[in-house]
Formats: sequence, C-alpha cells, structure tokens
Amino acid sequence: MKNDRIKKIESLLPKALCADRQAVRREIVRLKRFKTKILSDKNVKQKFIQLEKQIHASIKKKSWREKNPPALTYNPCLPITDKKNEIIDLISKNQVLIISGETGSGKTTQIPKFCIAAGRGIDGKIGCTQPRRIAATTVARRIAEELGEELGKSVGYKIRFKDKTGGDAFIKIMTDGILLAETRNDKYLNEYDTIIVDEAHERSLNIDFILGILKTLLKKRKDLKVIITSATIDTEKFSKAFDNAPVIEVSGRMYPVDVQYFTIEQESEGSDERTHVEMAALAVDKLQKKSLYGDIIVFMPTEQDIRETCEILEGRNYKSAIILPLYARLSSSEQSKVFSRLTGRKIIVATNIAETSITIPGIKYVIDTGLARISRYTPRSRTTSLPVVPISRSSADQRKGRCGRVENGICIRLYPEQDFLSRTLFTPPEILRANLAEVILRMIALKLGNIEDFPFIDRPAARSIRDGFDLLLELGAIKPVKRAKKSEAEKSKKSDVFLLTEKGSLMAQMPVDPRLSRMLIEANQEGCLNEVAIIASALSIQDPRERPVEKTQEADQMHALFRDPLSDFITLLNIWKKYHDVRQKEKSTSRMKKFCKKHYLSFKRIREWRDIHAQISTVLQGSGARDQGSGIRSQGPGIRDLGSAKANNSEQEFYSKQYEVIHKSILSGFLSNIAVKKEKNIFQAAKGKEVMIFPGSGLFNKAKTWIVAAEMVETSRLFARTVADIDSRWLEALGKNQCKYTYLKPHWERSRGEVVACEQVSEEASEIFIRSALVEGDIREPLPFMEHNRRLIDEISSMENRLRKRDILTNEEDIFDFYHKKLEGIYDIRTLKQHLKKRGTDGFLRMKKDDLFRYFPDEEELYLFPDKITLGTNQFQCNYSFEPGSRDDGVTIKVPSALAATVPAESVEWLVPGLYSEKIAALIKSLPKDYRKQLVPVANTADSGSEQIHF
DNA sequence: GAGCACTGC
Repeated sequence: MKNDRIKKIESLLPKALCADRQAVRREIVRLKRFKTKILSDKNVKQKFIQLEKQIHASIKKKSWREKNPPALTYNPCLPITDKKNEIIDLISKNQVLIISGETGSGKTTQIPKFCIAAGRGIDGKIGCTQPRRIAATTVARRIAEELGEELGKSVGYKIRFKDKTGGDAFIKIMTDGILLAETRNDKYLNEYDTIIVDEAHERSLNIDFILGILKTLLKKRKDLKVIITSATIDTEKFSKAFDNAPVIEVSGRMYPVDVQYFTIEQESEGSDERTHVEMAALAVDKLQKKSLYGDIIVFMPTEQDIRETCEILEGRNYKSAIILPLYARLSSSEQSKVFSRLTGRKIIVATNIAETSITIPGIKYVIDTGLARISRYTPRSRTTSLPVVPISRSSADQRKGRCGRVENGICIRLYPEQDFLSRTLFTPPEILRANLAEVILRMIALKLGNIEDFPFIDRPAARSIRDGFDLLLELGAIKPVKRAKKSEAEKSKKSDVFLLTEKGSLMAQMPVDPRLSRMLIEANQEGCLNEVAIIASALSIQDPRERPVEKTQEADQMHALFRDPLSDFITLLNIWKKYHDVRQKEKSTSRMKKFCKKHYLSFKRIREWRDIHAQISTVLQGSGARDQGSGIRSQGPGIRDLGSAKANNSEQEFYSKQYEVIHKSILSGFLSNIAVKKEKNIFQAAKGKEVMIFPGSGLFNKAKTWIVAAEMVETSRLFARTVADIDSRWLEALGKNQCKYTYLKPHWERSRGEVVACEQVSEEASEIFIRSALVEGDIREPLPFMEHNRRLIDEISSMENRLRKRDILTNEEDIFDFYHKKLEGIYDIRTLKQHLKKRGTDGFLRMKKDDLFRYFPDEEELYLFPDKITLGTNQFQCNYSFEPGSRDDGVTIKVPSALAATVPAESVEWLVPGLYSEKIAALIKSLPKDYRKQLVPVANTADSGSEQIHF
C-alpha cells in the first residue's frame, strides 16, 4: 500500500512547482527510510495525506501559472528590443547566458520579460538581483508599470525590512544580499527556475559569492537557468568561469561623448605642482567661459577635496550657477538638492557616490580627476585603509557615461591619455580587498566545502583566507577538526578542516559582522544583551550623527549632550536612550523628525538603526538567548542619566558594573583592537600598529591607559574610531579561553626584546615570542638562522610574484609550528641565545625548502618568467610584482637612461613569455567588434597565440 | 585635529 502511494505521488511530481517537487521528494526519501516502529501507521497516513494535498495544490498553482503569465509588451525604442528574439532563443538553448549591455540598453527591465517569453518563471520564480535597494525597488516598479500591473502581483521586490512579493509573482527583484541570505533556508534556491545577476561587473563580495554558489548549483540543478549581465567588456571572464557560456552584446543608447585629456604640457604648465582641486576649478572656468548651458559634475576623491573645490568655485561668483557638494555623509536633504530643477547651471562636486549610486539626470559635462578613495584590507596588520588611488579605466568610463544620456556630452579628464591607457582595466574586485571572515563563516555554515576549491571568479589570496580563519578562531566561531593521523594525501591538501562551534553557528545566523555577533553572545552571558544589541546595531549603520560643514560647532554642541567621557559606545547608547525617551512622550513622526533635526541626528539612519536592532533581537530570541541582567529593558538602559552629574553611590556602583560588563562584551569581539597609551592620543596597538584616537571621539585628549576600538582605519594616518577606556584586568579573564589565538596581550616589545605583560604566562609568552619575533621577524638584530630562513622565504615569494600565484609558500601557521616544536618554553631573545649556545649550532632552526614549499612549481612555467632578459645588446634584471591594481603589477625592468637608445622600443612591449597570453587577450578585447567576434573565446585564442610566439 | 561606496536570515 505504502509503495503504491509513493509511486502515485512520484508520478505527479513533474507537474508540480520546483520548490514543492523538491520538498516532497525529500519527504518521500525520509518516509522510505522510516520503519513502522518509528512512525505509527496513523502518523504515516497523515503524512501521506499532507503530501498529497501539497502536491495537488502545487499542480494547480503551476497550471494556473502556465495559463496566466503576464501579458508582455515591448518598447521598440529600446536598443535591446532589436535583439529580443535572439536573446529569447539563447535563453531557451543554454543554461547560462552572459549579456553585456551599456547604460540605456534597457537590459535590466527587459530581460526578465524575455525570460517569461522563453517560458521561464512557471516552474519557479524569475529572481533578479540588484546591488542596491533603491535599484531593486525602482526596477520592480518600472517592470510592473510596463506590464500594466500594480506592484506585488506578477512583479514584486524584496529588500531588507521590506518584502513586496506575492505568492503568485513571476518576477522577483531583490538585492543580492537577500538572495544570499535565502540560500540559508533554500540551499538549492528551489524557489527560482531562473536567476538573473544584474550589474555583475560591480563585483561586490555578494556578487562574487553568489556567482560561486550558482556555479556549484548548476551541476545539481540542471533545470536552473542563470543570466549574468554586465556593463563592460569584461564578459570573457564570466564566460570562462561558466564553461564558456555564450555572450551576447547589446548596444547602449548613448549620445556621443567627446573625451578631452589634459596633455602632459598642460599638466606641468605654470607652477609645476598644481593640485587636482585647482585643475578642476580651471576646467570649470573654461566651461563657464564657453557657455552657460548644461550641468557639470566634478568627480573628487575625498570630502575634503570637495569642500575645497566648492570654496574655490564659490569664490568665482559665477553668474547663475549653483555649486552643490555631494557625498554619502551629507544629510539627505542636502543630497536631494542635486535633483532640484533650477534656472541656472548646476555644478555638482561629488565623490564616487555619483559613479553608480546616485544618477543625476541632464548632466552635459563631466570633469574627472581620475582619483578615488578605495578601501583595502591588509591581513598582515589587520587594518583597513582608504587610500586615494588612480581609478581604473572601466571606472573612468563609468564616470564618462554620466553625461551623454540626453544629448551630446563632454568629458574632461584631468590627466594625459597616456596615463589613462596605463591604468588597470578594472578595479580589483572586492573579494581581493576585503576581510573574509564573514564569507568564510558563511561558507562553513552553508557547508560549501573547502574554500580553496570554491569556484570564485577571482580567488582571494591565501594570506587573506588564512587571516579570515584566524579571526574566526580568535572569536571562537570555529574549531579545527582533529585528525587522528594525517595521511600523505591529506597532507598535500592545503587547508585544515574547520567546524563551527556552538557560538559560531549562532553567529552565522546573525545579519551582522562576526565581531559584532560575537559581542552579542558574550553580552548574553554577561547579562547586558539589551545594551550591546543597541551598540552592535549602531556599529553596523552609518554614524547617525550629522555634521554639516557650515554648522560644525552647533552640531558638536548638540552631540556633546550625549557624550560619555569614557566611552563612545556609551555615547551611542545615550543617543538611543534619549531618542526613545522623547519618542515615548511624543509618539509622532513629525515631532521625532524635529527632535533629530534639532540634535543633528539623521532620522533615516536612526530608523535603520531601530530596524536592525529589531532584526537582531528577533534572531536572538529565536535562539533562546535572553538577557539575564537586572531586568533592564532596551528602552531604558541602566546608564546614568544625561546631564545628571549628581548620582549617588549605589547608582555609581551600578553604573561602573554596567560599564564593565558592556565593555567586556565589546572586547570579546574586538580583542585584536586594543591599544595601550604611548603619548597623548597616540596608542600602541597589536601587530606593531600605532593608532591615533580620531578627533571626533569623546576620548580625544582625554583617554587613559588602555583602550578598545571598534574600528581602525587608515586615511591620512591610522585612526581609532569609536573607542572606550578599558581596565586591563578585564583582558585576562577574556583572554583565558582564547589566549592561544591572541597575540596581543601580553604583547611583544621590540625595543626590549621581550614579551611585556601585566602577568606573564610563559606558554602564552612563548607563542607570542615565536610569532612576533621569529615568524613576523619583528626583531632588532635578526639572528643568523633567521637571515637564512628569511632569504629562503624571499626566494619563494619572488617566485610567487613571477608566476602570479599566492599559494606556493606555506602558511604562517606551519612556520610557527616549525619553531614551536623546537623552542618550547623559550619566550625571549636572551633565553633563545642561551639555548643556541648550549646546543652549539643553529642548524636545527634553519629551514629547508621542504619546510616552506606547499608544492614545487612547474619548471617549464618558471622558464616563462626569466630573471634576466636581453633587449637589444644588453641584459636587464626583471622585477616581478603580483599586486593586481597597483602600478607595478606585472614585470618591471629598469633601463638606465644611457642605455635607453640600445633598447628597441617594440621589444619592451613583449618582455616575458609568461605574460604574452594576458597581453594578447587584452589586445583582442580592444579590437573593433567585427574582428573580435572572430576570435572568441578570447582566452583560448590568446593561449594558442602566445604559444606561437618564439623567444 | 577629521572618512569612498554598498549590503544582510
């Protein structure tokens, strides 16, 4: 009977929706496995009834979808409409399709419709991801409009805090973060039969992670179709990553833009040192003289530069022109001014925000400094820096594309064309520039297997991956799996296997950075969850405080009301408390907006703060966490009242106890961000860093000995932002469970050549000594064996540079193990020297190649990257660097000017054989389309081309 | 003595 029933259900499966099909299939597998003993007959019967119900409902739904797809209409004016039939055909015939189309091609709104025309969206939804919330909502609205429907029926959208998709939706537009989040509960993404990843060229962490997941998913779900759209010509990379998926190009609808470069002479004209601010002002002058018509946008790298540029331009007193700054930290009312319709000309001076996030209509002129702040994470020192760097060619072209949308445009680049051509084609994807802890935690939680084997489009450096694992270990989110004995096969595998700890699996569920989720877990134990939940959500939004340029003093005065003298974290709590106190009394949105305005707070960001706080609280409640504290509710944390200095003793005691538990919780997440005072405002932090307290902090000029910081970011120098005074005694208790992974306290002091700490724990000290002095080489006079090992490591790492790889050299952990096994109990230079004297040799500390190589690289490959190269009549040394995005990435030779004449110019174009392939590929991509088309796939053509060059 | 831009169960 049971088997017949199963067969019946199975025969119905193909007619059901994908999501139900898979769910029912899983249930059947389970039912088949059940013995009658575990499940009573009655239960089995009920289960069957339920499954049959589900399958019939699903079949009904699916046949409804088949009969009622939205009526499609197309706009013949859009360039993509010309290729409609071709694209629909390609969608039907391929599992993966890459579509490249410039702005104005209509791809974002039309492709979902083409999918429906290709018969998609019946078995499951058509999911379409966007990098930003605004894009997701506007795209959904536009498509619904084109279909003549209201939003939320055939077309819906889902962004954080807002789900506008009905059960019968055919098309669902969402942020890429949402799709990623959905993989947690719907591992195979069964809700969808088609997924469109839009704007893939932006290469955010989310996009790269989604593409990797889709790549693995495609093998398991043969019915799933994936469409990747990208604005640039970098489609080959996507195509290659997806087994040479077909690429179709759609032209954009743009008016011609005339690009004018500054010549080298212009650049050095007059005074030799002219800043980009001055050059931009001159360019505006020039335009202003020519005509008073057409809006101008100037791209600047920093807020400071924008302020200066605006000041200079204001000083010019242009007739009927208004100068408007635009950057993210500007209040939303100031931001929206750029959209206002004015009689005169608008001159907008903006950061990168105007490159992708904010589109201003009607721009005729673009002035581009060619610079931007781009964030970069350095695993070695665990710091984020925001250097001003030359932007890539694709980024410059994106800026150029901001004009020419409604009429002809002009783009003035404040640098020579040579400079433009020498730049990298693309901005390095975020995954090569970011802290990977969060990605790794998620990969382990989703059981996506070994990170080394994950199909990333660009594989992050081994060093970054290791750092991500280290941070997770430090936070106690993961633990290594102990293997009884390593087999040879396992040894050659690069990484260890890690499992989530109980903490870790909870952390993976929380929609915040792992450090913040770690804080929340600690806070739950310390009994201050309410307070720390407020702090953690505050740290995951932009600063709610506003500080308009012309009113900095007033803003600072109002903000001072919230200020806590010891901790910026308490300051955040105070803002929350005051806001909610007022809110309880006022209960009206307009009054709260008024309150925000008066106190220079952003109403929008506080709303975001409250939303995230609610989200975190929900997750924590679901996990059974509860505040074991003194009944303090989040509306009124037990922090001393604003301005009431006369607290009595018991209140003070309560306050200091609260202070302690809150900051201990913060420390659990930011243990690697503690620092000890060197001089006023200057602190010594871990890994040899020296930080300065950010001048906007409440602790500026007031900090005592030890501090913890939520952020250490390098801009004009390394700043600690959001800091608090801490008691060094708190570190011991926290460090105890984690001391194995904490290298900071006790810390290594280079000048003294020993580990300095309040209390010296020798095992711990030995570890720190080995890591800091021997592994990282932070030592005044390196010993001979260290020099020997250093040379060997340099040799291997230069080999890595040549081959453009980052995995030949073994990891720091192995190097640490090498020393650790041999030097147990030794924790300073003195005892090490004594030990060496006793042994009579340092041979046992000298590494051999086997100790350092993960694998030996191919001899033939090395031969393609020679040490020296002959050009003309002389030999030159080749210097290799592997830092995509940096100027000397690739090979560099230095030719003394005296010898320059002996070097034939064309030979410099083709220096080392190992790089031919990449070079040919770049050349092919720069060809006109008709030629390029004959050479696809580019990578293959380039490879075979490079083999045919003789050297 | 002063910070690019996005995003999430």
